Amino acid sequence: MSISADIKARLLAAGLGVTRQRLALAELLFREHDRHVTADQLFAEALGAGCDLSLATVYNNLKAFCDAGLLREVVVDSTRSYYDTNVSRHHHFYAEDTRSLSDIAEGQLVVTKLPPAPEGMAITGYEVMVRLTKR
Amino acid sequence: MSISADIKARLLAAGLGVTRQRLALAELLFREHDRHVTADQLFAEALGAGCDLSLATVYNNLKAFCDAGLLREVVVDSTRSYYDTNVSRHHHFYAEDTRSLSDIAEGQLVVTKLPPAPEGMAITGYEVMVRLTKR
DNA sequence: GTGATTGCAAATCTTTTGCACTAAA
DNA sequence: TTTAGTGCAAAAGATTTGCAATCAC
Repeated sequence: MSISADIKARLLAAGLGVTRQRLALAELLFREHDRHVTADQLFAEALGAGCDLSLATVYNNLKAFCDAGLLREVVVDSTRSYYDTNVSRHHHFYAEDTRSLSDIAEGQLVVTKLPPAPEGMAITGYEVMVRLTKR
Repeated sequence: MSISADIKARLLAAGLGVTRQRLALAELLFREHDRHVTADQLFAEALGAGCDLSLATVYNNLKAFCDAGLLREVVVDSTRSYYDTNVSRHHHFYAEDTRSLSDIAEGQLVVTKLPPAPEGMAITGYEVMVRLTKR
């Protein structure tokens, strides 16, 4: 099965139609694992790869991928959103200098004690951000 | 020493001039511990308290307080910034329903293992966000 | 007086939206 | 054909900024 066919299958399985623009974005995103992109970066990349699309379409599709569970939004910088192609639970490094995210491998970070949820609330998950600077 | 005099002293100690607007904001922020506010909320509160100032001044001062180490920015929602009056290292609950932050008390959450910093980088800190929903 | 601070309005930046148009099945 | 998806440009929100006026010391 070609990469393209594989990605088409993933889109269909997620209930998303296959369009030229969406397929191009999905190929850029899912060809590698563990990509962390902003809308802007992905837009520039798509244009660079010769795909003709609009920024609005990039935003629409990032949201569609998130809703479909193919992508996860990571909040770390109040001025922009990052999207992570690794949707399994894991934590991140954030390099403030370059404003770039990277994954922390499974088992490299351990939280042994979680607080009790406040009255009437339930914990839905937790994320750890480890901040980095150049040494 | 009055509350106001105490706060004036804190501003001066932080290298900030004491103006009517700045003092009013500082009093709203630092009267209680562990406040978590957005620029908008603080602006509304200041107006409600009868202080005449502009939203730009609120933003300018939130930034000034952060730079002076009196306040800490907490990133949890990509559409707005939260400011925390507790500048010591601690972690947060975030209730998605109400978009509100609260502190996790010291010792209630324990991270036992941190990953090694990537080559050439140094870890400057880490934060844990525990997400909540209504049960 | 003099430099820091403020207010205002305009600018910026990211993201969303309305709507007419296009393309996929 | 029919409906989902796209492009555009405009709108929306949050935040910043330039600059003249004002305030604290």
